[in-house]
Amino acid sequence: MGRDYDQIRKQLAVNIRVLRGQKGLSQEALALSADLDRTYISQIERGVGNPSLLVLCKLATILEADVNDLVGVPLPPQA
Amino acid sequence: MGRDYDQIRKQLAVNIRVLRGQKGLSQEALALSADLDRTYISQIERGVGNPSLLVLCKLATILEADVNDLVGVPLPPQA
DNA sequence: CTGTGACTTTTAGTCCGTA
DNA sequence: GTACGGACTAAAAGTCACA
Repeated sequence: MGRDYDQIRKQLAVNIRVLRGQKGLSQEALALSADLDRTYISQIERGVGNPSLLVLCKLATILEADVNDLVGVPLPPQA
Repeated sequence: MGRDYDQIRKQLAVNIRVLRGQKGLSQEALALSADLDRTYISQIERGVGNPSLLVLCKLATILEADVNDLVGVPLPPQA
């Protein structure tokens, strides 16, 4: 049962990093905006931990993405 | 920033309840399958709490839905 | 600017029973 | 079969020092 989870978590890490890059934000800047700690962003982007729905929502808001975009297989090159 | 979260959490509650009903599962049965506690399912369906990504994945698996379907505004009538 | 380990505080998630 | 509360344990949230 952990395979889905592992895959999703890994995808989440990638998506956040990409979206953040597209916004031209540093981990620090993202952390500040999302009211999270710099190192916590680092952890998530490394696929460490198991973020809660609340954290996902915070990040989604700042990254101007939907929670789906964070968890899913989004990020098509350029529509 | 809490509005998105509140909305999503509420939607999550509804979606799980509906999907569970469609599967003909009781909260107990769902909890058992997902390896979660009976009362925790109850909490989630009442919009209480802040489930982790792992829990979302577990539930999605049992309900044969995608995590997106749980968090989003899914449940289209019949594709 | 980011990765990482160690750490403390808060909360998720469990287990009990009651209605 | 479900809502709800209290007490408890595991884990996430959040911080710091250092590479």
